[in-house]
Amino acid sequence: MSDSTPKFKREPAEHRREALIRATLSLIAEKGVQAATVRAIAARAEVSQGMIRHHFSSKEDLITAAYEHHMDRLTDLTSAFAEGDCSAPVARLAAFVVGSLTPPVVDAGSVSLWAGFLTKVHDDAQMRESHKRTYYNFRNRLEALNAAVLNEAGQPRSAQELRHLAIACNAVIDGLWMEGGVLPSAFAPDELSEIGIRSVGALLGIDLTIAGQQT
Amino acid sequence: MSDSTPKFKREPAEHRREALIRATLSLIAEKGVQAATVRAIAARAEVSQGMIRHHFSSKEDLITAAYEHHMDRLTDLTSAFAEGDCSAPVARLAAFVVGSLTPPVVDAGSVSLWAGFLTKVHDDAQMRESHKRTYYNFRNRLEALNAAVLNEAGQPRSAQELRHLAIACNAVIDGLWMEGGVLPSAFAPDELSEIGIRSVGALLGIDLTIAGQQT
DNA sequence: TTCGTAATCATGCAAGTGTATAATTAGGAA
DNA sequence: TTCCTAATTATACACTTGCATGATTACGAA
Repeated sequence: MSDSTPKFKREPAEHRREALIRATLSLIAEKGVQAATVRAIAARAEVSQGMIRHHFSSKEDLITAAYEHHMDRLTDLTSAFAEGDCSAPVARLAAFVVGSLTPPVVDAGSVSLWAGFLTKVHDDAQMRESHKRTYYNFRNRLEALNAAVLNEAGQPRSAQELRHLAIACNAVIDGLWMEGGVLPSAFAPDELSEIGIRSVGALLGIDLTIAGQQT
Repeated sequence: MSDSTPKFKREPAEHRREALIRATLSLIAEKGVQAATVRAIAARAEVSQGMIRHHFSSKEDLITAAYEHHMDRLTDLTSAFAEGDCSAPVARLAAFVVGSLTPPVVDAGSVSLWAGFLTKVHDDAQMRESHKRTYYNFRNRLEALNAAVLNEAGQPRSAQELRHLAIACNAVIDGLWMEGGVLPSAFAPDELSEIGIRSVGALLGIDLTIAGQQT
């Protein structure tokens, strides 16, 4: 019996890193950071626990990488919506809002992940920076979309007003996202995105419901 | 040397429970649920670790009790604002919004606590019930205030519209609360409550800024 | 084919975890 | 005062944690 069946397969480092990150994210989403132990992660990724130290300098390093991966994914998902629809500013804003309030962005696991990481965001400098970047990126895109819509409607606003509007719109979206993720049973399907469209419209003083429906 | 200095003092059970809960909450707020170990909690409460099992049936039981305590405190804090101001509906709503977006309700520890508990809210039935109760309580109070304001303005709405408005207003407040707690540096003092007042006003189609300023 | 080496695994360790148990002791009752 | 009892502590135990170390082994290069 020289070589019956290989006991393991060599994979490119990037594959392994990804697998470990995916395992980490799913564990945190399901059972919180406390459940993301070295052994649990390795088991879910179907590798030995030594792999973590081999591909990451520490478990903390893996957690950080997973966080950035997750945030980037959220950013990508919301981007796709706003950019796919190249028509009028109103339609683009509406698509952005709907995209942020529809699965897979709105999802219990997504909110759990965010919450699970929050503690670490609080005291880890790198994660705090990552959070800031993602937050401002989202808010700034929102602000740009808002500005475009208002300009087209012939209602330009001052820089400070645009800032406040972006913060407010971001808050409604975040709030709805959160509540939809935590208490999915409390809302009918599409209710969240409908409320989102209406609310952002109300904040801007512009009706977005027509543009939102065709998405 | 019969009795030089007592090695410990007997306290009413309620005192001890409170002390343990306070210790738990401060630990979770500072360093997350993972830092709330029996030893750390006992140390912060300045008792031996056996006290936890003596006053609570398990550590999990203590965590649950701490969560409910925290939620009740948040509810009480926001209630105080809306009820202290007994004047016009508009003023009461404005006070409610400002109260929800001002320290001590808006606070890094408060958001950390909420996030730290979220995972457990997800799978523990009792905590989920507690969350639901608090959430609906807040939202329903908001809905009542909204209804009063709209009625007074001669703009009554349907039940479904009131529901949607309450969800939306709740979302803005939650979103601002969250962002203020996570990135305090991103906002000027009073900026959050100002945006909150304006946003809720915009959602209802009624100007609340005058009422909000005098608070 | 042979061989080197880096990827992968198996095992062990010290520290920390929640909980159980028995030993103390404060503080009121008799 | 002298006990009695429940509150409190101290200690121990079984288990889990992250990390380190050395033994395997797949797989390309020569």
